[in-house]
This record gives sequence, C-alpha cells and structure tokens, in this order.
Amino acid sequence: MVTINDIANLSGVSRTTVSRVLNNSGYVSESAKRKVQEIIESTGYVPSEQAKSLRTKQTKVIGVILPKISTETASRVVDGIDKKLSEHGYHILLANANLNVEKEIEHLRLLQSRRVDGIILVATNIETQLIKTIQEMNVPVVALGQEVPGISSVVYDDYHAAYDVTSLLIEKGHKRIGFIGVSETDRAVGFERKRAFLDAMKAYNLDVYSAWIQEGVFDIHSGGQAMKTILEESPQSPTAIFAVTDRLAIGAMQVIKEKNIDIPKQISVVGIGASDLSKYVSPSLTTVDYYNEKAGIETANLMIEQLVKKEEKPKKLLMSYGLILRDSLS
Amino acid sequence: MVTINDIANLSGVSRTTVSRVLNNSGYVSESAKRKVQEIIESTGYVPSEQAKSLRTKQTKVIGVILPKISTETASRVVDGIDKKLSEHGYHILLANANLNVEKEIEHLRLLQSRRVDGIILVATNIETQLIKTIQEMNVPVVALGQEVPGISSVVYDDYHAAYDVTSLLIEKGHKRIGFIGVSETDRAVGFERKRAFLDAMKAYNLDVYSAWIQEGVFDIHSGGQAMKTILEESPQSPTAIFAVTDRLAIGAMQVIKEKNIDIPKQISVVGIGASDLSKYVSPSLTTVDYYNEKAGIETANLMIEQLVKKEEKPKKLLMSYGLILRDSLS
DNA sequence: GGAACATATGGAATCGATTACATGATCAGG
DNA sequence: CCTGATCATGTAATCGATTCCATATGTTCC
Repeated sequence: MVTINDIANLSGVSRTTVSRVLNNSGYVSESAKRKVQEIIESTGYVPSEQAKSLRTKQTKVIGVILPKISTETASRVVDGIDKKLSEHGYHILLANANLNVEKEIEHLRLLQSRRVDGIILVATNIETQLIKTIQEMNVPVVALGQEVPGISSVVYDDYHAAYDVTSLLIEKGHKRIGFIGVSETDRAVGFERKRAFLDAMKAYNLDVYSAWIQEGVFDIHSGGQAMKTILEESPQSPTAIFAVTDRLAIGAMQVIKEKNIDIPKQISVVGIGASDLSKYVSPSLTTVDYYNEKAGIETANLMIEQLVKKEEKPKKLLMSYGLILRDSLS
Repeated sequence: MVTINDIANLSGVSRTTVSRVLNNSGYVSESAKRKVQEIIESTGYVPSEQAKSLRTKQTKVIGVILPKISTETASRVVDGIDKKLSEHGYHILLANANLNVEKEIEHLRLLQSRRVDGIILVATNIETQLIKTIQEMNVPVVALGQEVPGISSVVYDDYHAAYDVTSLLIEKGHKRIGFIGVSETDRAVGFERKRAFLDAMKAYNLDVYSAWIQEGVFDIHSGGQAMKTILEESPQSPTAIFAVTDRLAIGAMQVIKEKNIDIPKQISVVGIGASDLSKYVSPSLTTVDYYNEKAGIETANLMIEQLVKKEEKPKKLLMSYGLILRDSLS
C-alpha cells in the first residue's frame, strides 16, 4: 500500500509538503502542488484515515448500538442517523446488541477501543450497570428511545401517545377495552404506555378487567396469543383492543378474524408504530406514527452539537407523534 | 485518555511488558502481570485499536455498502452479515449509497481510506466505472445480489425463481398473464426476472401482450400504477399478474381490490421477496423467499475465507430460494 | 540597504500501539 | 563451574499521518 512517504519521494518533496497539499493548508508553490497531485493521481494513493486519526484524535466515526438490526424501526432510525451524520463527514460503525444488555455493555467498550468520536445508543432496557459504564467513558453518548440519566436523549412521547390512543377509543364510545402490552421492564413501551392506558381509563371512569390486560413479546405471534387469552378467558369480550405495537395489534387482528369476529364492527383494534404492515393489512390498522427517521436525525443532531459545538449540558428532546386513523377503528 | 505508556509508568514496567499482558504473549512474571492488570482495572484503560491497527495492518472492520438502508431486504442481509462477521471479531462500517452509483464509488474510496479489511457491496446496478474502481483497489471485495466480474459474489437465482413462478401460474391453468417489472438496467431484478418470464411463456407457447408488460420503480405505489395501466389499456384483463417484487405485487393487489375484482378468483397475483407484508396482506401473497439473511451470512463467509484462508480465486455462490404458496393464487 | 513580512520547504517530534532484538537473571546438566 | 536453555524485561524502530519550529528565499517599504 502506497504511503505519504512514497508520494514524497516520488515527487521529490518532503512529506510535510505532501501533507500540505492533501489538506490544502500552509504555503505550497503551484509547481510543487501540481507535481504532488500528479503522483497521487498516478499511484492511486489514498491517505490513511487510520494514521491521521491517531495524530488528530478524531476518527469521524460514530458507533451506533442497536437492540436488533432487522426491525423496521431500527432501519428507519439508522437511515435518519446516517442522513445527518454523513452531512458532517461522519461514518457509522454498527453494533448489534441483540436485545442483550451484556452485549450492549460489551459493545460500548468495543466502540471505545475503536476510539469512535461518539456513541448513539438505541436503547431498550436501561440497566444500572449500563448507566455506570456510560458515565465512566469519556465519549459523548446520546440515547434514543429511552431516557438515560446524565446524557442527552431523544425520547418518544409514549405516555401521551398511548393516552391519546386510549382516549380516542373511549370517545368513539368504547367502554370495554382490552390491552396488549409488553414486559414493564421496558420502561418506554412496557411501562409508560400501560400507565397511560390505565390513567386514561381512570380519567373516564372506566373499569379495567385484569383478564383483558395481557402481555406479549414484540412479535406478531405473541399478539395473537394474548388476544386468544382475552377472548377465551372472559365471559364477555371487549369491544376494542389497544396493542402497544403494530405487530402485537396485527397478531391480535389475525386471531379476531379467525374467529369470524368483524373488525371494526365488533372489535376495534389500534396499535403504535405506523409500520408498513399497518397500512396494508385489512382492515388497515389505526396506529401512531413515531417518526422514527426524524428521531434518528434529531439524535444525530444532538450528537453533532456535542461534537462540533462542544455542548456539555445534556439535552432531552421529546419527539412528537401523529395519530393515523384507519379502518380498524369504529 | 489513558494510554499504554500511562499504564507502563503506573505499574513500573515498560510498555512492552504491558503489551505482553494485553496480548497474553511472550514471558511475563505473575507479579508483573497482576500489577499491570490491577492498574488497567483501576484506570479503566481501553487499548486503542487505532494505534494497534496502524502497526498490525488490520482493522478488523468490514465496510458494507448498501443501496438503501431502510429496506427489509437490506436489514435482513446486514443482520446475516453481522452475525457471521461478529463471530470472527469483525465490525461493520456502514455506507449508504442511496441508489446512487457515484456515491457507491465514493464510498469505496472512503472505506479504503479507513483501511477496512474488506468491503461487502450489496449491489444494484453494476457499472463499468464501478468495476474499474474495485479492481484498482487491493482490498477484498465481495458482492451480494449481482455478479461482479473478477470478484467473489453471492447471487440470487433470479432466473430460475422467476421461471418457476411463471410456470406455477401457467400450470394452474393461467394463459393470460401480466408482468410488472422494473428497469432492465437492474440486471438481476429487472433483466433476469423478465427474461425468465418471457422464456417460460414461450416454452408453454403462450402469448405475451405488450400492454400487460409494465414497469414500476420498487415501491407499492408504482405497482398500483402499473396495474391500473394493465387494466385500463387493454380490452381483456389477464387472469394472473407476476410482479417482480412483493411491493409491486401489493400495489397491484390494492388496485385490483379497489376495482372490486376478486383475488384470486378473477386475478391471481404473485410476487418475489417473502416480505413481512406478503404474509399479512389479504389475501396473503404467494411469493418467493430469497433467504436474505442466509445470503448475508454466506457473503460474510466468502469474505472471511478471503481474509483468513487467503483464498484468492473469486468464487460465485448461487443462493437457493423457496416458493411460498398462499391465498393470492388459484 | 536593511527591517519586516510573505512565501516555500523541510526536519523531527508525536500520536499509541507492536515487535525484533538485546540483555540479564535463573537454573539444570555434565 | 561452565554452558545453554528458559524466563523476564527493556530499548528502540516502526506503522502513516500531522504539526511545530527552523530555515531560506523573495518582496516591499521606508
């Protein structure tokens, strides 16, 4: 591999001069510049960012830790992050935590060893050990999806989104409403959305039956299982189902349709996420758009602010959301 | 940031010894080892891969160039790639070409400047300039999705998949078959799948009407547009539609349903891709599973072979595929 | 004509690791 | 007691860039 020294020798100048040509800095005569560029061209020399980073102390790489790569949310978010970061010449180093907290911590260390300029943590469960690790590192970290104490984060407005969805159902006249959630250890999706649901029900003085409150695990199948339980374990069926994710909602819809219960005439269903799926299932699913790509962009923005403007104080950004009314609701 | 020198000073040994402890190599006394480890622990020292790579000439990073990040195919593929690469201690540096050939070339250079150990190119259109650039670089490159001359590639069996799908329709008794493709500049999706369709029609002595051959651009909407043209521009409608991607097929289905034409009684629809969507639209879509994650794994495997076993000779791997029969076909 | 300044270039230290080589101690075997 | 392993550690070069500082040559202005 050809190095700056080769270029220097071949052009008959010092590597200092070559460096000047490369970075367009300092004084270089036109003739020297031409000569050097000519040699660079003919040798196909590409300077090593490696070596440069070692000296300049910045890699122009941002590590992105994802809970899982192949999800719609993740890919939208990464798309947004990349859009913004690439504008500023940053690259993304990907790390897949695979829903595993230990791996998340391991990746933090790994990214640190790669001397990334910053780390974006697309978070699920926030654990004390994780927070501790983050605080020990002196690399800017920005979280997306869950609030992490002490660092900048972009969070979805889970509480209000879920509250609005529930209110919507209630205002449409529903009184018997079922709920399909996920484990409350997931603070945003599990805990907050459930809290909002319960609060809204209470605000409207509606009863909540425990048999109608079920839990799934983020996939379509478990949404169906939860729905089965709701339908089978109680004498009376709810007239509406609020599932905390689109996939859970779609699983529920499948089961409802299998039982020849009409959606939305007999049971309305709503989800959260505005997945591609939600638009094309039938009936189309009423859901909430979380603007994931925008969230990615905003997260990258916070990162850039910390890197470029040396912003120290952690910021918290609350994303807005949009209700999408479709046919699964009446 | 604490360096190996700091550790050396604090532990009262040379940095050579620290390096030995770090890499578990050479001779180090138990006492020295303990001392060094203790200091490392207490300072939270993380060695710089940066500096290490500069010396050892390998970064343990693989660049992955994607035509577009937020697609189902891309995320499945990346998932597969990451699974295999992480087993071998490699990380992924992401590059988004955004369906832009110039950006693809630009990213090749950028990745080269980062001294990645290899590059995986998830390809769409192969252009001569791109091939030239690849050949000039002395970094292992593996392509996925399209065959690139001179380098290892993993390709889907577009021809046979499309031929099988067409035969399937014909054997179900369909004679009037419409086709929704994409631009033939996309060799795999555009050219090969169309060629297979035409070949199969010919083999069964079936006529192909030009009004029934339409083109879209990879999204659901354009599938619908193509379908509208097919239905409106010809006196007689086809009894089956073969769309080269699931999204095109789903767009077509939407339009067919809007016109109150029954799927599959009046028109059957098939796609390719086995997208999540295909399973949950109604009727569910008959499609072809391309095993994207597996393809990602295999691609990573080829890369590992080149890196670890120093395999020189380019290999070509043809992926298998699986027909998924669902309700959109009769 | 010399001080002050702009222009052009190179020498050498530096970033944080690895590693070839040298050196010194310890110990076993003849 | 000497020889040659084996063990333990350190010195210094190296990877490929950037950058501070020194030096040399013009150029300008009083």
